[in-house]
Amino acid sequence: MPELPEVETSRRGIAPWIENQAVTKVVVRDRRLRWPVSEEVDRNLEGQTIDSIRRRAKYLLFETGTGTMMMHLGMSGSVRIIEVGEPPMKHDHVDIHLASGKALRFRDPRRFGSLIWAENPREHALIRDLGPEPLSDDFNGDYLRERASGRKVSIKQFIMNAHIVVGVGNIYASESLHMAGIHPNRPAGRISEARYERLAGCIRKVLAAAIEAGGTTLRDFTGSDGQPGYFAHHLNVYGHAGAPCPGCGAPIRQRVIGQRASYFCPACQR
DNA sequence: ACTGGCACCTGGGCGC
DNA sequence: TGCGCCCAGGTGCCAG
Repeated sequence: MPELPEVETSRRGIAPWIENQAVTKVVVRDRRLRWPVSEEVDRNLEGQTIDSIRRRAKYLLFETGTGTMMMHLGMSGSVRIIEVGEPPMKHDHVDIHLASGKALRFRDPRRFGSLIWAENPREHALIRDLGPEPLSDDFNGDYLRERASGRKVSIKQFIMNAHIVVGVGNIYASESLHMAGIHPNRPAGRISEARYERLAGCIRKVLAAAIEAGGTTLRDFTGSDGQPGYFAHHLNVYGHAGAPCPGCGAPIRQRVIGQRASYFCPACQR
């Protein structure tokens, strides 16, 4: 489920329920996530108040006075607010009980997600060297062109590299490149400044629109469950192999780039 | 420094 | 119904 827009939507959805709430108890049913959940996480979180929840890249940062819990949703993770006592389903690995009587429930069938405690997350090895946020001013055509200089990787793999720019997942990489008219297989080092300027704008636009769509569709996900595929509606190429390109009508093609399915229009993307 | 490939794990959908 | 196969929204790590 989680691309940057869903992580951001999750953050906005749960923030009102957990900000300024004391953590009364942490229940970890299964510590086997991408990395084993350290007992440091429950030990440090219990008794603390969650001052705020922020996002950096696809990490949700639960900030307390003594440190931060970093949460990554991996490929299949999700969070929701429940009433304490609601029986856990399979894959509901962690509950964080709040003074209000509600709890934050973390679910992750594939267990690629992670929960990590960090005193200073900005300096944590997993976050320290990440690229800029795509919706920040640090992210622009100049920056992309500079980082791409001399590089032979495909532009699709390049923009999906979190050390270049964070938050561009497999879906939005295809969508952004289509909007920008750039072929996903083009070497990153062989794209003009002007086209990078355009690409940066398209990434920004696609992600911002998706956040907005997520915001409306997932508004009630604290009650029930989030609905996967809610933004399928807005996709122009991803998953649409064979369908006509919304721009020019040529059939959308699918090809594997960097071991990931990629979708593009062979006519309008160069 | 870069690059490509593999690994982690579970479930859903498909064809037989 | 069951089984085997392929696919899935991420990303750290390894060898070359």
